[in-house]
Amino acid sequence: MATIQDVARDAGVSTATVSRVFSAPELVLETTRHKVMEAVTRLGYEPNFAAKSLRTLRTEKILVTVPDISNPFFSQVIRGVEEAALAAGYSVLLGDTRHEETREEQYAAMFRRKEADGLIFLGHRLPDVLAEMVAAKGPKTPIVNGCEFRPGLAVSSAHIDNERAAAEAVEYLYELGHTRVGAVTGPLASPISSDRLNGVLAAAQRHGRASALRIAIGDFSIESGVRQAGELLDEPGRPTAIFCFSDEMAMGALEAIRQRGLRCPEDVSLVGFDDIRFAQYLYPQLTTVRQPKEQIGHEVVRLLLDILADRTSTLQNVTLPHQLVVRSSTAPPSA
Amino acid sequence: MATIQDVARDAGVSTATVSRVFSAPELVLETTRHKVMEAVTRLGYEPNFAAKSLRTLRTEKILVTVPDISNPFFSQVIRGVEEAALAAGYSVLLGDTRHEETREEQYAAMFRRKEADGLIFLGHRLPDVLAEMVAAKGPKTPIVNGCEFRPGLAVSSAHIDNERAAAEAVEYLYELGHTRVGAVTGPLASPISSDRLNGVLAAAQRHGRASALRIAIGDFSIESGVRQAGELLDEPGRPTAIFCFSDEMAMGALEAIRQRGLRCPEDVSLVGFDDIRFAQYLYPQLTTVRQPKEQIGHEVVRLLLDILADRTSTLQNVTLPHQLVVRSSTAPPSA
DNA sequence: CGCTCCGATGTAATCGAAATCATCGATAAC
DNA sequence: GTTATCGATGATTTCGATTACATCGGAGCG
Repeated sequence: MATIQDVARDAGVSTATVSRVFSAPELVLETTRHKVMEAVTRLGYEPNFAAKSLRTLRTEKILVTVPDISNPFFSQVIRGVEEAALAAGYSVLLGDTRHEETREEQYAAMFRRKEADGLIFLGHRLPDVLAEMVAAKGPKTPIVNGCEFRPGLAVSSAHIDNERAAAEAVEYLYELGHTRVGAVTGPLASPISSDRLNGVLAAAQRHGRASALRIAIGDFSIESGVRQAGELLDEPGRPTAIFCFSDEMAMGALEAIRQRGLRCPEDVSLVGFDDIRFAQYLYPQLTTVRQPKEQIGHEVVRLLLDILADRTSTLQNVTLPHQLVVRSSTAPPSA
Repeated sequence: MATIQDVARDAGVSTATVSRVFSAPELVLETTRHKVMEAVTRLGYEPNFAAKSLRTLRTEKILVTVPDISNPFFSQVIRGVEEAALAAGYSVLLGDTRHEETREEQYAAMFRRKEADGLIFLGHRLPDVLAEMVAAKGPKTPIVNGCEFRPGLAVSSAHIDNERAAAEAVEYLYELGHTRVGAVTGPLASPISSDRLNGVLAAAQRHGRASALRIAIGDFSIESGVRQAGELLDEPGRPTAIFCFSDEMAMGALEAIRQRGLRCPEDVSLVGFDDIRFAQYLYPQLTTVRQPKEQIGHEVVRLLLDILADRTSTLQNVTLPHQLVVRSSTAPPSA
């Protein structure tokens, strides 16, 4: 591949001029610019990224780590990230951590090696090396958290109000007349789960139904939905409504309901979380809490770009709107 | 962030020695290695990626472009890619092209700027600049195609035998006793669709049912499944079985079937394609053609690494096994 | 004893572009 | 007419690591 030297020689100018044609064309005479561009196309020149990056100390890349890309919720968020990043001239380095700490650390090392200008993590853990970095550099550290919010991490973030969203979901169930409600959570280590659980508990208490509330702990996967919802359904005093902390688990719950010869919503109402693309095409169409997935992606990029452009000096924790989308998987309990 | 110079000074050695500690530790005396490592941890040093990359002309990155990551089929393939890449010490740069040519070209430019050592594209188009590159460098160009196979592109690839897979799917329907079969394809510009369509046509002909075959052209999205399957269902002489070229379109078709008060499989049998994670949790559980998604990801990385390591000099087009997975969405036509 | 060889380490060139500073001709100002 | 100014361009340093080559002390050998 041709270098800037080749172009300079071919065009009969210095490398500085060639460089300027790309980064500050207004400083270069129209005619020379033409000469240079001709040489560029003739030689098929593209500026070498590593060289540019070394000199400028910028990569124009954003590293995004996600617990599981094959999860449609995350892939929608990433889509938003990718879109906003591209619009700002950044590209996305993707890291699938598979919920594994070692992988999170590998990607943390990449970030420290300056393979990306900023880091967006969609999980709830921040590897130690990065936590140190945050402690040292404060709110100007180009690290942003998406979907989750853990105040102790001291990074900016964009997310919904998980506690309120979950509370609204079960409140809706109580208002329909359900009294025995079950909830299938995600791993409680993540705020996304514990916050939602708090919301569920608070709502149950407000309605005086705390003692009839049943909790099962899942891991957001379809399979855990089948299993945990199944256990709830098999207990004496079967719940008439189940709230799953993800749509995938709700899909699993639907399966568990069918396996037991029960019907949704006649026998068991079901509420999911996220509103992934598939939720409205399930049978019955799933009532769920919509998260503004692409918007979270956009917002998280905006926060990061603000830090990178030095436009901000304080932490920002942005709460985006959620919405309970009522479809056909919920109904009043049958008499 | 500390540089190699800082470490060298702090450890009282030359930069060459520090560098060797990382890239060829066996050349360095145990004691000096220790001294250096202490300085490294003391200063929190990580080698600067751009500098290393400039010198070695390698990035240890693979650029992967995909038409749509929010599609669970692709996100599973990417998972396989990511896994295999990471195992080989490469990381993944993700490009969501959204089926748009301009984005494909943007990513092509990134590749030419040497932001990645290799390119895996999961679509069916190769931007001109890259086609030229392939023409110039031949089979040693580090570009590999996944999922699709278009001989004219002259790049290695990993994919299933789409024609045979599709033929088997409809043959299964004919064997069940269906005579009026409909198919919802993807955009015919991509080999993945045209190959499958050829398989469908051939199977119909073999069974003497070509004249009763109905084709509708979708775009792999759920919504197009609803629409196109709906049109097939509304035609006079309604098909008793529909074969969709993706599971997502099959989900849409299920919806279309329900909207018309029909039942699957009693009134209409349904076959999908891909076997995404959700296929077996639909109602009814979807009969579909399984693609070895993660395996395609692994294979495509293997092909690329072979090229990068100069272990190969000929094109390889690998055909991976598919499998018709029969579930509950198909049945003999009712009398 | 002197020479070669080798292991360990240092010196310095190098990768390709960006950016600072220097240069040069022309114009404007006094 | 001399000089400050400015626009366009060139010369050169710089970014931070890798690596070919140089160096040096000590072991091995005849």
